[in-house]
Amino acid sequence: MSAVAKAAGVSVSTVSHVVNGTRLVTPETRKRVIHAMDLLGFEHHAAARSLSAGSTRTIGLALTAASNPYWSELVAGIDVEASRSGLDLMIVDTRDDPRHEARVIANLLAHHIEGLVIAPALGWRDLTLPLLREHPIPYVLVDRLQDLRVDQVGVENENSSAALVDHLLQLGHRRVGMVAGMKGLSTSEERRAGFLLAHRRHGLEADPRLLVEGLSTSQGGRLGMLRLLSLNDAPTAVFCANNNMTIGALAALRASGLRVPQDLALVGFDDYPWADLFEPRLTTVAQPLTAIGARAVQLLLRRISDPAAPVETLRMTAHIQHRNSCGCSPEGEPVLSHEQ
Amino acid sequence: MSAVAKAAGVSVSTVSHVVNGTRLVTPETRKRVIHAMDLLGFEHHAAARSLSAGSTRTIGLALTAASNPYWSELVAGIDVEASRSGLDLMIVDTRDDPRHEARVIANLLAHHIEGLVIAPALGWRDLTLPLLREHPIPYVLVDRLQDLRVDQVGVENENSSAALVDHLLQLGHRRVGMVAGMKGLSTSEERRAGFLLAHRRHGLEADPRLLVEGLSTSQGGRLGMLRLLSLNDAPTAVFCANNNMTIGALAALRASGLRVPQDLALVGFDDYPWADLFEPRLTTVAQPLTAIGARAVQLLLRRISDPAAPVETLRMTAHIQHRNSCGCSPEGEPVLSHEQ
DNA sequence: CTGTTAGCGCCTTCAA
DNA sequence: TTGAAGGCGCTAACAG
Repeated sequence: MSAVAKAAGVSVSTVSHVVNGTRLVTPETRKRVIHAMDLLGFEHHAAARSLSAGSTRTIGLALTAASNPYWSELVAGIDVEASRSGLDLMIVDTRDDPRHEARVIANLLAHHIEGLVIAPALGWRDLTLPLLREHPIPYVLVDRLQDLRVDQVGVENENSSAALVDHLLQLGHRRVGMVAGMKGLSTSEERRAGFLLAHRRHGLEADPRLLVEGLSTSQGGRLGMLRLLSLNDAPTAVFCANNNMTIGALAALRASGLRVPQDLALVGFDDYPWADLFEPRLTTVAQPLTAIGARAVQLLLRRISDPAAPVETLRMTAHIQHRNSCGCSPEGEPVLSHEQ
Repeated sequence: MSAVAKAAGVSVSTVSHVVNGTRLVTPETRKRVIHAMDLLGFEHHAAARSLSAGSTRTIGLALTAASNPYWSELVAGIDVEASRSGLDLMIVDTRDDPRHEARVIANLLAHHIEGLVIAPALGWRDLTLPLLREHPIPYVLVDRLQDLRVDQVGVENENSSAALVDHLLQLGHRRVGMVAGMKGLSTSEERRAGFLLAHRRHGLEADPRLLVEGLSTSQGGRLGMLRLLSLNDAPTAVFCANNNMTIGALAALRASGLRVPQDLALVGFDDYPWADLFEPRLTTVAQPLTAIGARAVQLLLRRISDPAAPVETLRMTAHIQHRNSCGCSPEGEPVLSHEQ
């Protein structure tokens, strides 16, 4: 930078200011500086700036498992919104393991990121939350919302689950099962609540035996579905509370030789990029992940610029992606009716 | 750090050396320093170290589109291998756009990353390659290998494509079509070569009309398949050269009311996390992506430590994930035979 | 509108 | 085995 200054016949401070646009510079000198810069191939040294200015212009993103395509859209939303604000993004994978999570986040902190978007792992409160608390770093939670006064953005789990189950009940199903997610996850609890809410709305009481544990994994979904099928009064329709479990449930159905939706209607939370090509074509709740990502960054920026701003919890509305695993035609016309 | 030094009654330089283990320190003083460190909650300022030492302990990863689940496994492989070596990973999305690619990579360079793993976008040679050339930064290419003397790791495209097409020919198919990838991509060319190779091995000549362009996209795959179906002597089996095109081809088949494998056998390059749940269950070439990621990092580390090391191009062998879209039973037993 | 200068927090040569 | 001190490249008062 001093070389540029010399070449342009100005001081380093002027160069710094044209680089950052932080104070008025005569158009003419600015031009000289810029010319000198690309003459010498000047490059901004991010670390030096960060050291000096105390700001890295980088935000972190901690995800539970990059291996779930579920995040792709979210990452895209965050990426676009961050780069729009001139922020770099540093993505880390927590492996959904609290210890690893704390480790990689400590790492992010050592990099002096200016904010953090985090999809908390189960058990994050033991290590990560304290870490975050003892550091003055703004952060916002996504996906698995917490019962805490922190900024967070997720989806309307309860209402959209209820709407999906409503649909099954309206089709005439009277024994609707649910493969629920890992206990303790807010998303699991909320979706479970939606399942129950739909029943109440129809003046029904859900049979507790039809509500099984699926651990949020595809393996859990498989076992959960098998359990439901083994009941002597098995459900005629099933709601799976996340994408992995839906996969597992489908595998179980296939192994049992049951057809969807002829033998059993199946719907799930979370949409897939290729949902149209599964057989059956799955009716799902599709989250607005891009929007969630974008809003998360916006919340983060607001928190960064105004640490005293009121805490916000955003719940985006999801929509039902209507296909035919629920027993409707692709157009949404009921094709089969299941009456007891 | 100076605070730690004072607390421990030593100089900052000693503190620095115990932090980095860069010179001998009496066990006793070391203990005092360490004690002082966690007493004061000392934290290494990465930017300062980087400024002073000129090393950031961070590598970059530039991918064409985080939105393709295809990369998940690769990222996992890279992440694990990098963290094993104490390196941080900074992931950016090039959007498969040469201009955006150059932009985000310049960004990475401004961060003074120590190395870069890149899945080059089509057209990367115009902007990115020059950028990389004028910077003394080690990098390794993954996936789309180039005809350049640079470190790179990918998969055996030609042989594995040939093996897959071999399989179709062995089943008795005599008119095998191919939906090929975007021209100019090395992966496309190699897979195309594999298709031709298989025919030669069987003493056959591939009908050029059966080799259509699919642009590497699902839309292209759809159109390519439609073109094949419109031929008056349409193929009885088709090989799609990547996951997106297979998806598109499947959509075209569904729209045309054709069943796989009964009416047409279909196989594709690239496996899917959920391939078992597509209908039909797709027979594919599955790349060892985790291993590719790990090897890429190893290559990068070697290049970093020894800039003069011989350039390497690694081709990992893929395996055929045998399901039933090829017209075999799940166990691999031919169930149908297509003879002209 | 522009220049001077004191650090940011750490590493590392040089000297003891 | 340890200290002292200069400097990495840049920013941001402060002064002109």
